[in-house]
Amino acid sequence: MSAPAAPATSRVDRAAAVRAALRTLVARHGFHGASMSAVATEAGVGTGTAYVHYASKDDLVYATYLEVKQDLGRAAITGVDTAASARTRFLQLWRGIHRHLSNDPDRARFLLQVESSPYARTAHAKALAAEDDPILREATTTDLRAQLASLPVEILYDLGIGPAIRLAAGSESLDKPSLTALAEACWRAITTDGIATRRT
Amino acid sequence: MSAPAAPATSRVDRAAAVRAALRTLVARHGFHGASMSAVATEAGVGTGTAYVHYASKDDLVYATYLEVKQDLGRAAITGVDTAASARTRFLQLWRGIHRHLSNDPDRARFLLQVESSPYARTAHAKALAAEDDPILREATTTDLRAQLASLPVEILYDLGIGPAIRLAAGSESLDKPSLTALAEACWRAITTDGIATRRT
DNA sequence: CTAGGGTGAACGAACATTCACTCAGGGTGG
DNA sequence: CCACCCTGAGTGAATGTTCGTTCACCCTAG
Repeated sequence: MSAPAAPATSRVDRAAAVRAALRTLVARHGFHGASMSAVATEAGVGTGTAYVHYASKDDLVYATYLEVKQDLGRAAITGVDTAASARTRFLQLWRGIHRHLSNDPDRARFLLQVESSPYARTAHAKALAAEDDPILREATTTDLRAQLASLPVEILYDLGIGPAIRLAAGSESLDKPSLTALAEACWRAITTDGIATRRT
Repeated sequence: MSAPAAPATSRVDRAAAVRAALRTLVARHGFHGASMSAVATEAGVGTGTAYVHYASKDDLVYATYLEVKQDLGRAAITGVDTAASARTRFLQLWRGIHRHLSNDPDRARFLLQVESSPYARTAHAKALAAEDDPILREATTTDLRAQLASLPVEILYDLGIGPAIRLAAGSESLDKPSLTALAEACWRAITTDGIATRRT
């Protein structure tokens, strides 16, 4: 049901090549354009090879989703200064996510594609069961938690880092000041502290 | 290439029934689960009927997308007090969008499904060409414009009303105070005025 | 030699699309 | 008023294609 860790012994990791091919094809042409034979061709392996490592196409999709999410979580916490303030840590996290996905926008596109598909429910459940998301951990176990608006965590996720993912998935990129402005807009959205009294 | 307006003379509008069936099936089971025969069955018409009104499945998808977007735009501006402040008008617009989509979450789910699929590019282009979006007009031609952060309009759209759409598409709903809090979080995200000095 | 990853032709199911056909409704000549 | 035909929306079985999946066979590392 799940992907084995990279075997490391074999000269080429065909299972990883298949996952990468699925990622690329789904990102570029959707699930519609990611048939198993197309995936095999893209990966440079035979049609049957994917079935040596995964029981079904669904299984491959879930394994690929988990891999992308885990890579993202790992990349996100890199460069976050644990001693910094909650706001600074959030902005570092945000930029880490955006940097990682911008380097390979297909990852972001794949994530969005899976998350708004019938795979979403199961994929999300498997992700929660399999890994302990560093991004979620940051939001729930540090002093950042106290500054967040009292909204469901999925919504805070969508407001806070969703824009980073969707920006990386898009075709156009932002200049550096705009990127900072966007990250700060996300921070404004998820926090309520320090808002000045405002008149309508 | 495009949907004719409702004929009004015929007793049942089969083209509209086909569009509604596509909406429902794509929302609930994705494009994967929305085969033309399944759509025809759901609509209660013959397999060939869809092809009397639409040249292809793609054509049907685009026509349905346009209909959903137009209905949303129309519903959104209803109940917006043009004399009110920019902030109040935004919140009214936001709640109008959320109310309309919450009444039929399949519309929201269909929108998200199309917008993160290979149909997205063409669908978006057709929407821009066909209609003059009241939501976009509100953001670009009123005093709201001056208060918006200087970010690309697609990003402001994503930050400002994207959460309303994604919330309506989700399975769980928010209580009224949380809904207000979320709408205000969106306002905070897209505007920069009145931010208090903040300490890290 | 053996075990097991790798292979691609083959298979049945499901797909989008077509087409020969039906038939209700409306215009027209008588 | 009737009898007629004409039109085009509606239909669903049939079509060719593509899909996910299988399997009998081939390597090659150990």
